[in-house]
Amino acid sequence: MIKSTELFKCLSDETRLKTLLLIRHEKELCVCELTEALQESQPKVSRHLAQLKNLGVVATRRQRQWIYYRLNEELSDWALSVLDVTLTAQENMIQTYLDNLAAMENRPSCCD
Amino acid sequence: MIKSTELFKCLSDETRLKTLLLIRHEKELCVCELTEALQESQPKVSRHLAQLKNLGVVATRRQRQWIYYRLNEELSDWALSVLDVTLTAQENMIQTYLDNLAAMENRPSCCD
DNA sequence: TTTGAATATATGGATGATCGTATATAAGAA
DNA sequence: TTCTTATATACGATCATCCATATATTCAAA
Repeated sequence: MIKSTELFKCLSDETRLKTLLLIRHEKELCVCELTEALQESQPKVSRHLAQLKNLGVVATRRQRQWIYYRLNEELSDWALSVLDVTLTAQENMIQTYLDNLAAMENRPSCCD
Repeated sequence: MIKSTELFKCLSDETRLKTLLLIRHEKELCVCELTEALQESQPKVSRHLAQLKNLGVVATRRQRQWIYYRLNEELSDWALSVLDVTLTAQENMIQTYLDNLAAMENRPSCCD
């Protein structure tokens, strides 16, 4: 079980916060989708995701050449509450990134 | 209005998290009460409080020689929700420190 | 007006976080 | 195989954070 200060440290970085809110909103996203949505470099996104995975905040599955990140099912109710409260209060904060996602060309889909 | 990542950074340090939960629980605490409750050095507690005050998370009032810290009344509902969700989920986390407080000798009171 | 208690701040060192860039790995297509 | 795409990691530089210690400030009591 993740320590509360550790979860807050995850949320204290813009890239990680946006990433988690987007994943919470979209259920599952792969690295290239996040890279496109956030308009950040691939290594930067990948490094933050590795950090979130190490702490048990997110989990992954491979689908062909893509690796999809989702919230870890074992996240505590408390952690989910913090995420949801934040998502609700700042839903407009991620709208830009959802728009980027919607406009993405060659977006992978699980039916490929 | 504090940025969400900034609030999370406040909460990502053990001393600051405990401090804020204690203040939320007790309404108002002075530096020597926090020093005693947390069993930390006075400069350490004071430095973290200064940081919280700079960001507008807490506010102060002077009462004789003591300086009382409370949550800033202008904190957003979102910030309060994050604090309350955390306090509820980890109420046992601060029990030790509340005990220290209760056992404190010469604890200042506002009726001094 | 000196003393003591409560609080704040300055300094410097140690550690940690973040990033850009380059490169490695792994899967799929040709 | 070889090439391309998706993802991960290593390296080194920079900047931020945290702490212990020492000292400054402020108030009140004597």
